[in-house]
Amino acid sequence: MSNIREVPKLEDVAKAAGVSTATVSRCLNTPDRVLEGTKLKVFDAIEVLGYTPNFGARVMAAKRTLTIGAIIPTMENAIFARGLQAFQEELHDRGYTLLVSSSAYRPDIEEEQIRKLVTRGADGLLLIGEDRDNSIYQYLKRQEVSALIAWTYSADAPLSCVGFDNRKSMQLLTENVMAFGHNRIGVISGFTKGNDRARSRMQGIREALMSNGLDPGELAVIETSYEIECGAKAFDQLMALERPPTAIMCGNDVLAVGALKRARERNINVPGDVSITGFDDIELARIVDPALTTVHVPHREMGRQAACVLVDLLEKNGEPRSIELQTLVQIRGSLGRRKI
Amino acid sequence: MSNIREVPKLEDVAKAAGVSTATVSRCLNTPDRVLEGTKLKVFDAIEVLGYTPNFGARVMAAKRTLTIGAIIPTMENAIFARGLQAFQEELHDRGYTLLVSSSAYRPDIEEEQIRKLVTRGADGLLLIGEDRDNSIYQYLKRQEVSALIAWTYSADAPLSCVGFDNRKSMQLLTENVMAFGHNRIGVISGFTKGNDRARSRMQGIREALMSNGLDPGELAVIETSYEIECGAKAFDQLMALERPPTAIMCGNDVLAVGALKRARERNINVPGDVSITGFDDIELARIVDPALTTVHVPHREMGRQAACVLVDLLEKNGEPRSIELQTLVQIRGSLGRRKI
DNA sequence: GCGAGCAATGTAAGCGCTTACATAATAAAG
DNA sequence: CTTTATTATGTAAGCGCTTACATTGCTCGC
Repeated sequence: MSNIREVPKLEDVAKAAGVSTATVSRCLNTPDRVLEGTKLKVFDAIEVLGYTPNFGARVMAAKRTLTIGAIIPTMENAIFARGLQAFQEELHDRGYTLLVSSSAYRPDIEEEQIRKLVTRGADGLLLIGEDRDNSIYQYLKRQEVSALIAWTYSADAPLSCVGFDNRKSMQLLTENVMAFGHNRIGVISGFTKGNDRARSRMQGIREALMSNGLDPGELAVIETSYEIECGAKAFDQLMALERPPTAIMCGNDVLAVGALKRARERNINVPGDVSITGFDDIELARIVDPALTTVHVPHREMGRQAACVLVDLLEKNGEPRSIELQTLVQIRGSLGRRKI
Repeated sequence: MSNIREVPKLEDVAKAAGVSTATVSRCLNTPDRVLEGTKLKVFDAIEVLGYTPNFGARVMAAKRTLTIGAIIPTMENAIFARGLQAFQEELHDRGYTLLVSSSAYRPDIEEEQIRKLVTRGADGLLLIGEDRDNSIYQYLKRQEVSALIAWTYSADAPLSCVGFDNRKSMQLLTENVMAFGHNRIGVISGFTKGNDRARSRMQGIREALMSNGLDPGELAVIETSYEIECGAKAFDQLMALERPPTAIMCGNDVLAVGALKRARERNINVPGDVSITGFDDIELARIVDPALTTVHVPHREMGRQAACVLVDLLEKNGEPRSIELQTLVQIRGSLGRRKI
């Protein structure tokens, strides 16, 4: 067929090596079922012809793409970057390629992206958090696409999880904040709608307050989007209250850095006048001055494990398997003893 | 064929709508060649059956995947994040999906990733910088994969570029530094081997020195990898010199932030005792105290334009088209007048 | 009113691989 | 030495689309 100078196909390799197309295919996919001598001939021919398997044909015949999709809220800040990088590295080691989309924290965009990646033939999907319409989970099941939830660990999530307990982590951090004498706490949270991580963290704070006999109803809470400038603005709002908080707990490090920045601009001393805490422990947390008290999340480990679990899931067709990773409260300079 | 409850295929849609498979395919791919009434019937059938085209089959028949690959040095720091995000958004708007890999700044890994993404059927590729083995460019040409270089603009690059002039930008920044009275300058550069951006920036510094009658041979230069800790370490080395520099210019903001951090730890005043500059103007640059003097790079614009050019390239089979974006020197607190 | 020209649709031939099944060759068992 | 199990390889049937080409039914100009 392809007698002239064309991209060589499997058939050409077979002809050159003097074997059948099936044998060439087996050399590529199940090499242990082929005799050593035959393999040698075949790989020689492949080398000589410069053959590369045609992706589309392979996908169509084998019904899998060796591709994994990830949909993350954003690539712009560092929150997901490190985990995603580790995820990609591990996938690569296992022969998979990573398809990436971002949803800008919007459920509608996320859904669109999920459908798109599935249509594009992703064998599996990495999703952030568990909070999404049930119809999406049904869709994934119907399409027989394995999916995994990261950044959240929840025993009764609709899919396997590789993540951590956002509520417990924040609760622990709050206990620490209170141990420094703070009982008038302000909170700068990410939007909780459609974001179980933000919601769990809020709940962690409330539970810590309650178990110390404080009324969570008195908590000053501002919800905003995860941007530095928004953190700064929210800081202003909290400090403008009649009785401003002595400690401000933020939904993540990005918000906390925004608050810290504004405090510096306004010459409000941290932690002298007000303490500030974050969540995630991204690199930024240790660069700002004072360094951020925050919750350390093992991002790389999470990304790596997520890749392992997801690949196992779809290769071994294994049952759901979840992994809960441990976080660690990191006390640094931005948290200080309450004055008076 | 698929009489039972199966994933519906194009043939099923055709049957349900009472048309041929070709017509259904045309409704999907070239809708203007189909009568309005026919289209209605077909889309109805698609809706009812919940049909989604099979990716593999489509790729095989149409010989394109509507997928673009990007290989960036790293996802971990913010340098490429914003541009990549914009790139992805624009691709999405144009119906393409993004495949992402990272090379850890290593040419061998980059080459492997390039081949992998091509094998995976990427229609086009986004590459960072132009500095790579010529055999790779030949490979891309042979495979007929369109590729684009970003983060670098060079008139004689082997491919279309969407980027900026690293040399000129750094030269301009250096002029500014010298205008503040500095003539003993230290440099913390990224590794220049295999990295034309790092090399061009160095060259920009040297040229600025020369055109001001200074000897670039006296420049204290340390090459290191783009990590905060490495910037800190290099700062120590430069300050340990017999005659330490009065200004330290860094290859990017990450290195600069590292240097700044170490200065603070050592109680060395910036810019009082030493000035520090960066490159890129990532968010970080405005968060640190003092804020970084740096070169502003229009990352989002670059990512967006790169997507436009690349898609045009492979859809219109257009000739190479390059875009040079302008940078802007941002003078901020980390650069001060030389003492004495 | 007829043939040219055009628009809408249908027919069917691939696209390049994987894999179930058939076959051949060899080893193990009786 | 035959029978059976086992292993290595070959044969060929799809996988579900796209698209070149064929066909049909119009509209129009003269």
